[in-house]
Amino acid sequence: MENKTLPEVTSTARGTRTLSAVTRLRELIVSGVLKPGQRISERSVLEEHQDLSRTPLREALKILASEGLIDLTPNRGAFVTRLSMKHIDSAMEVLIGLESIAAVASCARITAPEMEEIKTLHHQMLVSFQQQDLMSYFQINQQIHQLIVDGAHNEALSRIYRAESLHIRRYRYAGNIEHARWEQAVTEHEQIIEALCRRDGLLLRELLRAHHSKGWDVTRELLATELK
Amino acid sequence: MENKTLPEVTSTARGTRTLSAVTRLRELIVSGVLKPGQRISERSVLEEHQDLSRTPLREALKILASEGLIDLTPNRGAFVTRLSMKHIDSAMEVLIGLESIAAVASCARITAPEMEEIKTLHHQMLVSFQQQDLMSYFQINQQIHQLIVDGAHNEALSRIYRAESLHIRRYRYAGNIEHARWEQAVTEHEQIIEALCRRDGLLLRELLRAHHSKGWDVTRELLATELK
DNA sequence: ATACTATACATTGCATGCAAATATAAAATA
DNA sequence: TATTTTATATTTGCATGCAATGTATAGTAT
Repeated sequence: MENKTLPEVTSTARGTRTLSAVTRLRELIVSGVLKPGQRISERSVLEEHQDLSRTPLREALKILASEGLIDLTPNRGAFVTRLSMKHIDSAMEVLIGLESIAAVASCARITAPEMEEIKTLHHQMLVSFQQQDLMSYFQINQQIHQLIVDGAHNEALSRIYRAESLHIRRYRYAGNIEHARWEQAVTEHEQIIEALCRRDGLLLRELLRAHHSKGWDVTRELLATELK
Repeated sequence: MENKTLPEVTSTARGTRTLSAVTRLRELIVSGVLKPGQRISERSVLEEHQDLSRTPLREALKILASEGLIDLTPNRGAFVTRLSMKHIDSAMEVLIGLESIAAVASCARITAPEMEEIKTLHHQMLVSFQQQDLMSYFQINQQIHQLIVDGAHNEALSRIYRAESLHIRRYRYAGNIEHARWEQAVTEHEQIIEALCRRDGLLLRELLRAHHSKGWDVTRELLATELK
């Protein structure tokens, strides 16, 4: 018998309490509400979220730890992972490498509808740029890169890229990027979309690589002063 | 005060029960004792491992699920992840891509001692080949590739490569590889080591790519009949 | 005053019991 | 006999209490 339950309308996530706790906490960490290095005691979380008890919370913390978003030391508790500049540089190297893999594969395998979705987002991103809405620009930008990777139709690649992006997202948002670089980045994106449409994988790979290298150089400087 | 506890002598792993359960179960899955698709009920595990109760076991299962080694469906339990050929192909594409990234980086950054360790393992692998000890050859082979990746000194890269290798390890061991291909693979490894010693990153990248492509073609065929 | 010790407090690890959900078996009906 | 329905048993999700570990505080000795 097909006793299909309606999708729940709970505030944050369906399914078990463990899963919804994971979703909520992940959001808090990735968005930066919980700062790198900050302690996450079980008690403090339980006070915030009434409909949660220790067992599912502890299961959630284990999951977040194996995702790399928190450090979990036995008998000492959970702390939001604090990444050194070396870690972030490493992650960026990996991210660029993954996009290099994706570039060639995506040009070979992406479908027309998927490409259309990217183009649509690209136009939305241009609007965000014109309105100088950096936060919105940043979010759409992230989505576009994820979709380019997804176009490779490689489940493992998409999963790893997503996870690794989440790790360093809170470090990549450069709140006060100067207009000049921003404008250049938009231009580069035009070329990126065009290479994708032409399915020129090798060109796309080089464009993405250059795009990220330049962008990261700038963001890196801004971040270096913060981390010091 | 430095109240340093002695390393425990428990059978499998130190630390919390959760962690030791993760280690034990991971070993069982990766080694193939627990077969893809097989159910892992809490009760069956608790019967095998007396010094374990439900809470740490359930936490361990959550961790293994987020590592991708088991599927965990709410209210239905845990099953060893069963990968389709498409999944395995995808994972191999990623693994080859990660080694491509690592090849260039490793040639630039690997230290002399690290290189020595690889050479030593290489010689051990030759012995295994001469003795026609395929299992030992396979294990050393895996270690060498991991160490080449580790030579890039990129924590994220090493972590991802390790995890992804574990996912598909049980599918990659081709029990009845023919001698001809095996001999060729050994020759290719000679060249790989040599390119690494010369720190010729681009050459190493191509050698690794070719090595894996050929090897996977063979293993893939053997596997295809099994999975059908 | 500093360093060390002992004690009280807080936090995490684990075991267990109960409730909810699912799977299995038995009974009833077509 | 095949199929649906009902009842039973099993299994998972969650809450909670106790034990073990770690942290902070107060006190003592040097």
